[in-house]
Amino acid sequence: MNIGDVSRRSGLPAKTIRYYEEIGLIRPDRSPNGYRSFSESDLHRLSFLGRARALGFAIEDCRSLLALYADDSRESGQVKQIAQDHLRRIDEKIAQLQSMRATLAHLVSCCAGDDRPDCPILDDLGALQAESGEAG
Amino acid sequence: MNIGDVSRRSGLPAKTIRYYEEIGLIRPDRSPNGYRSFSESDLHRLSFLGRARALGFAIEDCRSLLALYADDSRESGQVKQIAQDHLRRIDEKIAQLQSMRATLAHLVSCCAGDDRPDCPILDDLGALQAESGEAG
DNA sequence: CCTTGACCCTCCAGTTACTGGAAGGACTAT
DNA sequence: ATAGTCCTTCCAGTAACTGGAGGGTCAAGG
Repeated sequence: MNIGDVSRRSGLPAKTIRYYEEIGLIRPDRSPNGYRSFSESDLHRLSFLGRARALGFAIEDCRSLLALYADDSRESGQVKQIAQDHLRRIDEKIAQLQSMRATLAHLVSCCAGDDRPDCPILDDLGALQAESGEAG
Repeated sequence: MNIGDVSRRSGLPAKTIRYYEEIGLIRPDRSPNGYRSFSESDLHRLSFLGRARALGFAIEDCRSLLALYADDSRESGQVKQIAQDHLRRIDEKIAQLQSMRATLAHLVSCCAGDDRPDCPILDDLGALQAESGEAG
């Protein structure tokens, strides 16, 4: 298969596939004409990568997961560890975004959003910091 | 004030403050010795930036917000528009993360996480795609 | 044989918002 | 003079691609 074929079948852009080769996630053969020549197994790896990335795993996590996937003597505990760490990071990100969201939604709801200059959003952003703590 | 002072008072790293100057968000004076010399107004802008960034606004949004903040004839509608767009992007991100989270949490809960190789997480990532669509 | 068009190649630059570090000048205290 | 802290600029790196230039390859049609 040429790169266009695996691109269509994996759903990954050709650019991304070349990038994955560059960083060593896949090692497709080469045809005599210099084109990359992908096997079903390469395609399988790419699909794996596509899914792992869709779940938000970092590239380096994907590398580890691929290695574990290929390792018949792996311990599922190692996989679970990676997934749980990632889950925790996702939870942190969600919490942070929800906190932003709450503040922002409040500010938005306070703003008339008309043609007058008064704006609680800017007021809040520009408010002087309350400096807590006495002389040092 | 030198950069160390505004760094402490704004909570922004000195590196970040230099970066903000480089991209034109602030224009501190210079002392004869070449040091940046920050006014209270510079500090105010930096605090504004720190808050806006903490709410997740992109740098270019911050630039627009600062301009509106300085513009007495602004319309609050412009500010609200920026904030609402940002809110929508945050909501999209949260939704995406929650979707990832759901899938991932399910997979994690299915994985024994012991010393045996069987792993539903890897099984899922490596599962063959169901190809929908007939011959072409 | 030539052309057209789709496909492929490599290499370089840009994205976002910083962050780290090297190399060196300035200022303060002793 | 010296040590230590602060400041300067400049360069490189981060994460994971993405866009584009410049050019080779291949299959179909005339």
